[in-house]
Amino acid sequence: MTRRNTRELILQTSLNLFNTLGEPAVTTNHIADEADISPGNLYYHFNSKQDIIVELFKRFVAQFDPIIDVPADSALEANDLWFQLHLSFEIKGQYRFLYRNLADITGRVPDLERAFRALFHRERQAAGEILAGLERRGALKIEPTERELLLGNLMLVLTYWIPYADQFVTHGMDDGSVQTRAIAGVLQLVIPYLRDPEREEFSALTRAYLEHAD
Amino acid sequence: MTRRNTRELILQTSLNLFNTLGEPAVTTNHIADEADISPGNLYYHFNSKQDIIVELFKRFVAQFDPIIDVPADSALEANDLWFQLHLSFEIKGQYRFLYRNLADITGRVPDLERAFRALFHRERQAAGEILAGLERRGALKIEPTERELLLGNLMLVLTYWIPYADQFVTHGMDDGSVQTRAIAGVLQLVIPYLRDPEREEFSALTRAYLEHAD
DNA sequence: GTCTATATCTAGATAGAC
DNA sequence: GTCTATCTAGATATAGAC
Repeated sequence: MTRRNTRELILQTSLNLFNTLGEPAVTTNHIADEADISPGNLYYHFNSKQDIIVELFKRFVAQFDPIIDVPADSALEANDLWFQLHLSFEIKGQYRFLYRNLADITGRVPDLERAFRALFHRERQAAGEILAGLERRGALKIEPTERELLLGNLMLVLTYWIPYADQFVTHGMDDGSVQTRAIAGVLQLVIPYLRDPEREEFSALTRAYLEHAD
Repeated sequence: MTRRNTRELILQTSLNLFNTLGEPAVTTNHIADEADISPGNLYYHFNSKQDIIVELFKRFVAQFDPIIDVPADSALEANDLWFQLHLSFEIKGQYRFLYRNLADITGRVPDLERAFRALFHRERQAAGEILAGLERRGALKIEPTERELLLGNLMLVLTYWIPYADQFVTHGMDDGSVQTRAIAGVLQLVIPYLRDPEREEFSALTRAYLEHAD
């Protein structure tokens, strides 16, 4: 094993175990065991368990940032938006342990706390831009106060859908169906404020996807 | 100190520390220290840290269950609903550590896992009954598919608003304002499906409360 | 780079005196 | 019921040989 490969192996093994069992339930010995390397070797590549978490977080951000980099003058079609949400939940799902133990992970590492808040803020901006785009097209009509509440609810669903689903929804559903529900849930928050033809367009899209789920 | 009092002291101290620092960050020694008793004394009253958590959970359920015991033929006014949500968030806030570390706490104790799911189910039922009450009055009009999505989003907000607020919202806000936002967020999910006069009634109520917040 | 062996540290939990 | 002292287990992390 060359340098990069073992490091990579440790990261992938950690990610799998963290996602499956929850980060607090996974020890460094456990990771080393699962990766078929010695604990000592693991600590040759990483100074601490936190280092592994931080590195995984960096990779998550690297993948997620481009997705929420919404240009200020964008005007997404329903299909584009669906696709964007799909990508977003896909990547969050790959790093779901971060969302599952958000409070404790960020609580232990102040740097992560700040980084996650910043990420949250960028995602909120992106959601705001998308709403603004719909408003510019005349597809969305909403009062400022309601807009703020909507944005808050959107961020709540975007942030906690994954732990919510893992805890209360998942039973007997394949990954695709769970994701479809997530996206449908998010869009359903916006649909009531849309005007036709966009409203019907978004609704039809949601119905179409949901039919194939479960 | 008589038997009941020390037990009570341990529970209250634990609850405070769990809520403030997060359950995983609080050790039994820490609890004993904060309660000004010895670790040995703590273990005279409780067999394990889990026992403390389970007892706190039971108390939470005992307080929360009556609130979500909505009669099947109920027809809540806007003010009643606001009050009910207020009570609900109040009690959840008092036991917020449960919601902050839901996955890990239930993951460690299968009994708690089941109990929490059952509680979630009863709360979902209650939310459904309230929607049904509004529908019966002709105040709410919604398609079955959208109703399901709405109920899902409602439960997500009801379950994760507290950790969400603690992580991303709280800064520089008093408890009352945070609560008001929570309730406003929940009601905002329903408002788009309401008809006048109820729609305007709910909207006005939300606006009135929000003005006094921040 | 990787291993084995081990050190360190801390949390949960117990024993036994009072 | 409460204390002090201590045990145990297990997790993080290091040392030193290969």
